[in-house]
Amino acid sequence: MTTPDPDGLLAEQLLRLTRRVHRIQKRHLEQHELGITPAQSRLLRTLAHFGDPPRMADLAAYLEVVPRAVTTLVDGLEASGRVRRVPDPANRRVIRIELTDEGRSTLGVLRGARRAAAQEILAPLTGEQREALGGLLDTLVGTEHTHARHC
Amino acid sequence: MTTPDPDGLLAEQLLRLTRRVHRIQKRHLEQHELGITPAQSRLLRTLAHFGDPPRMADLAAYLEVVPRAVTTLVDGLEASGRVRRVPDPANRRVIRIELTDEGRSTLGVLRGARRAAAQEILAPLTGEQREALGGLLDTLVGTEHTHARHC
DNA sequence: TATTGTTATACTCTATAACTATA
DNA sequence: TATAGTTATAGAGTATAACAATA
Repeated sequence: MTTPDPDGLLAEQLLRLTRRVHRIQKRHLEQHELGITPAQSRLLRTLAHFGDPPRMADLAAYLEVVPRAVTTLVDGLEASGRVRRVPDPANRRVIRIELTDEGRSTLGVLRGARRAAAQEILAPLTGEQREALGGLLDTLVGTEHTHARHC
Repeated sequence: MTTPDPDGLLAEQLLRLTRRVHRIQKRHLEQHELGITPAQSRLLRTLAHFGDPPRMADLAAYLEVVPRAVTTLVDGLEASGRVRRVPDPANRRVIRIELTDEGRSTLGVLRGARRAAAQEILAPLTGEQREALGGLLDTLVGTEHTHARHC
C-alpha cells in the first residue's frame, strides 16, 4: 500500500527523523549527567547566539515558542546557576537573561554532546550529502532570525 | 558568534524544522475539527501501511515508541470509533488493531490535511529540491521498516 | 491603552516499573 | 520463564487565559 503523495511522504520522513533526533539528543544529554533537559539546552545555546543578553521576549521569538514557555526554561537554568535574570535599567518591565560562567562551561559540554548526536544521526550521509541537506534546511527554516510568529 | 560546527548547526536546523512541522501539523488538524491528536493521526496513517491488522507490538516498533505509548493512542482512537481492538484467535495474548469505516473516512481527511501542511512547509523548495530532500531523508531514516529499537 | 513577563492551569506525548494473562 | 499488553505514575514540553507592573 503505497501513498501517491510525495510531499506527504516527505512530511512523514521528517516527523520520523524528528523523533530520532529528539531521542538521540536526550540520550546524549543524559550521558553527560548535566541535569539539563533538551529544551533548556537549546535555550542555553540560543543565548550564545545573541551578542547582548536578550530579553525574555527575544528568546521566545527566536525559539518560536510562547513567552510563557521561556519562563519555565529560564527558571530551571537559573536554579542550576547557568543563567541569571537581570532587570533592564532602561525599561523596568524588561528582564535580560545573562549566561553565567557555570552556563558557559555547560555550553562547552553541550557542544560536544550535540556534535556527537549530530554525527550519529548523520552517519549515513557523506560530507557532500550533509552539505546538500544543510543547504536545503537553510532554505526551509533560514539560518537567520527570519521566521513566522504565531498567526 | 558563529558556531564552527556544521553538523551541530545541521542538527539545530533539523530541530527547528521539527518544531515547525509539529506546529503546522497541529494547526491543520485543528482546522478539520476531527478531535484527533497528531500522534493519533500518525498511528492511523501507520495502520494503513500494514496489509493485515498489526499487533500492538508491531505498531510500537514501527512508530519507534514503547508499547505503553501505543495503548493510550489506541484508547483514544477506539473511543472515537476509528479503530477496533480484535483479539487474535491464534494467540490470546495478542491484540490486533483494525481500521473501522469511520477510521478510513478520517484517513481521507487526514491525507488532505497532511498534504496541505507538507506543502506549506515545503513551499520554499522547488520540485527538484523536494526530490533531493526526499532522497536524503530516505537515506537517513529509511522508507522501509528498517529502524533501530531501543538500545 | 499597550507591552513585558508572570501565576495558574491543562493537555499531549512519552518513559519506566510493576502487574495480568497467556504461552 | 518469556511474551503481550495493561494499570499506575511521572516528567518534559508547550499552550491559553488572567493578571501585575510598567510604559
